Amino acid sequence: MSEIKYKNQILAAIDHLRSRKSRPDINRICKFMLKCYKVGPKDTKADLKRCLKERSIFKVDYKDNVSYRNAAKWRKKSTQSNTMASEIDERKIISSAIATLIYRDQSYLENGIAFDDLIREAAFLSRYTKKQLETIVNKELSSGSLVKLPNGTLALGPAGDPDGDSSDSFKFEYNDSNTKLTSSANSSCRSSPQRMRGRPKKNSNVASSNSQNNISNQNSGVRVGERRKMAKKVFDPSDNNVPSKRKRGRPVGSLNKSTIKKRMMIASHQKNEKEGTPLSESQHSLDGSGEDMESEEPISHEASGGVCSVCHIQKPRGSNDRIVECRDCNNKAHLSCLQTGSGILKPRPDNTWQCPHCKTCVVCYETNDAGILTVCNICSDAYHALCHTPRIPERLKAWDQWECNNCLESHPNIVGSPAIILSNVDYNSESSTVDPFLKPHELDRAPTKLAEDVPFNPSIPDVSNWTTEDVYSYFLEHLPEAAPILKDQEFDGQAICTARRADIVRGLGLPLGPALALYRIVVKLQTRKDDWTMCWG
DNA sequence: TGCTGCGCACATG
DNA sequence: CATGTGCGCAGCA
Repeated sequence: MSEIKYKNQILAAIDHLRSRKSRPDINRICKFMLKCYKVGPKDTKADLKRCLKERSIFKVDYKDNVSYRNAAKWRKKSTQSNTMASEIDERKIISSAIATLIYRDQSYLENGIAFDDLIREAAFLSRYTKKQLETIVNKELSSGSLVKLPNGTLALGPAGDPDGDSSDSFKFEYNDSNTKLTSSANSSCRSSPQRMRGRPKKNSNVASSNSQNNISNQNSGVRVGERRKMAKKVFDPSDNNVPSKRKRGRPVGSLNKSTIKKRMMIASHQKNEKEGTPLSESQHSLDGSGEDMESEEPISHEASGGVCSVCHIQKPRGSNDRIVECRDCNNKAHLSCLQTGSGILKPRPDNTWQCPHCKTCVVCYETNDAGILTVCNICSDAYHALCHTPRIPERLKAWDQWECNNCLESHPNIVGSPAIILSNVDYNSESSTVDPFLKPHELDRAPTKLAEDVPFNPSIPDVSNWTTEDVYSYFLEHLPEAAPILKDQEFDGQAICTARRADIVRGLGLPLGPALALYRIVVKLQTRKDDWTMCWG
């Protein structure tokens, strides 16, 4: 359209400089144009002038210096119109924000989208302020284009989806096979692998700012793609290490994404061949408290390669001293240290390992922030006491000896007690009689292994043919707070029968307590046995 | 040596 | 107070 030959390039230059937080002044723009497009300063300046005239670029004076702005992206403070076009624009922004979020993290499909996440994403995609976006979202809510789910999150409403996507896609989904959170290498502790980006446009992490849980890892400097917020520092005169003047810029020792990525790759390659070779400086020690480096000076950064997070030393190489790396972060430890350590340290049977900070309950996917995790001696799966079926006794003493129900089930002779001791299982042996790879979350389904001797209770209704209304009235009576939620999620009898623990505990957005209470009732209805109270205490 | 990424101080509305 | 901007620094190629 435009006759301005280098308009796009100049715009790209401005965008580029802005993204680097560099002032897009004439010198930098010219430099960029020359380097990237081989366009001389003369041509650049000439075209820039034309762009200014055309108002596709604005010239601004900021902090006593001249800057240039990409008009398309620059929000002038007084833009507020109520035209049809802007409404369509608003709606598009919201729907593309939703689409982006879901694309990034499919669990939004299941759980809805948190208001804040939506606002944040929409802010990235548009030139609206958060305040404006909040108004827009509220408008969409009242118009029905957006609906509020029972758990407080948002989804596209049944009315109008401008992009033509069925609103069904935003409904609660029972089938979580696609949304199951699996932590793989490179994923952070609590975020799904899909949750790749969070910072706008590149690699940020929108992760619903689960701050407490992130904190422990933020200090590691490992988490790619998330801007680390520095703790506010209070000047303490007694602290000799505090520089008199706070320095700007990247903190010493922090690395950029590419470097981290590279190092992680190198580390993972080395992992299999070598032991104890210098590894990433970004590794952090097990205590994860952020003060990990404070303990011993030189070990900390550069020299920390291959340092075991458990024993803090770099043992001589040997087959038993193989270093394993946490599959979710960069923590490392000697295999031998892990195998002799406490339950939560234990590696998985396949010698993969999650450090205590990344270890998640296989049922609710929460870390030990959400409660003490107990680790199965056989399969190394971790459970919260209440998440495991039956509930893990609180005073279980021999934590290392505890075996999850799933592993117990694979021993037909030893059914029932959760504290069966099988401490001498050969973790490295594939021929173990126990199938260590059998995991509860792979069998994530309605519990069918209730104590067989518990009598069938005919007073518990058969819900299999219930309508959503029936379910609603039943829960209205038995757990009123859950009734509207189940109704909204269109839980009928079949849904109750097939609901899995994760659906209830995780999928409805209820706090853990009510969720478990609800699950207890659901189980009762599923089994028509009411002995479950014992299991839940 | 120049480029990149980004924390954070500061400007602006 | 929220948001935008870009200085100045460390790290990287």
